[in-house]
Amino acid sequence: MQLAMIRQDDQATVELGELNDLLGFLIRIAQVQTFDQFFAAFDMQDLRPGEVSSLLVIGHNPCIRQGLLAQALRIKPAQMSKLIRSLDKRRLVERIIPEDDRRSVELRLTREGESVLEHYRPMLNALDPVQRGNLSEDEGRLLKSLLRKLVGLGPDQEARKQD
Amino acid sequence: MQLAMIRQDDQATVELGELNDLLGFLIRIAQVQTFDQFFAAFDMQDLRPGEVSSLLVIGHNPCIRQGLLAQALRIKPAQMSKLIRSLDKRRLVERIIPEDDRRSVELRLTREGESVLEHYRPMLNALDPVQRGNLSEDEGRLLKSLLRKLVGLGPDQEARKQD
DNA sequence: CGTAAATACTTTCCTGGGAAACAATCAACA
DNA sequence: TGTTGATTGTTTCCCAGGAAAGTATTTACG
Repeated sequence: MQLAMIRQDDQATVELGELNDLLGFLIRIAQVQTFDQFFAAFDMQDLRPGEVSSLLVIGHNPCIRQGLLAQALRIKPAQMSKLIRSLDKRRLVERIIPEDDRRSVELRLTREGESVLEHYRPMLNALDPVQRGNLSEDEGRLLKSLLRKLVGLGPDQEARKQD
Repeated sequence: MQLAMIRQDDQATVELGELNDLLGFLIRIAQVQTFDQFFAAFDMQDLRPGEVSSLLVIGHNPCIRQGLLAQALRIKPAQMSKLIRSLDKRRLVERIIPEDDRRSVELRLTREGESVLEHYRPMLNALDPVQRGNLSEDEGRLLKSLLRKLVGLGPDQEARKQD
């Protein structure tokens, strides 16, 4: 059944041409694969990738402003608004309107938000290509480092740990 | 104006925590960045990334079946159906129903499809991180190679050139 | 103070992409 | 040959995510 679907792959030597060397293409493929793995591993009917990242960052930055969170995660404000509303409805985050600027929204994890996060946090490791055996440890480190450099995040985060 | 929007970034040392080391996150960031660059560079009101890749692969594999193309590009059949219909409407590809299996659809570039492709092909290089100065030449090669390995594409395509 | 501009978020609307149901054709086999 | 099941693509419906307009609050300035 699965095999049958792939059977058309028999004679299927598709020549990808320059796509093979086009970073945008490779990243897209990696993206869909990562996405699939996320849903397969988490089997989350309730928590999506963007929500997990948001919880993580809120956990590391209590009282972070919603807009700043959106900016850090490259999620558009409109989208973040819905996302946070959803997390709020499920009592995973708390929306605080500070007195000194009542336009803004500060975010904190609720107790339950923290425990949900702690519950799922170990699973994140299972998504690592090194854990999955797709890359060696060195290759994994290198790949991440190159991606960080590509997108302009500090090459190694080790240098600025200050808490 | 642009600067004003980023101004909240002033004190904005957001601690990303383990996201910094989570491949899925890095890939997503890279993905949106690449996407933005694509639209900025091509300024295409008419040709989207998936369409460009499809044209490229059809060019390299004349008479490729639609389903196989979808599989190679990790595009869902339903989506590919619309995409090809759109390219067909614009006379960039030709849909051929072969006599020996009239369920399937074989794809070829039209004359115009070829010329459009030739017109845009050089632009693809401008998207390369090496061209953009984000990565050194070695880093670019390495990054692509690691991504290919990650997603299970032949590490180097050089080995199986046979045309 | 009072008005205008900027900021922070939200709402509405629209489009792209996915899942599931569908249609057409082909293969297998009695 | 006729019927069943598999394969190939398409259509319909739905949802996530983006753009643009809207709301509320704050700041600037006369």
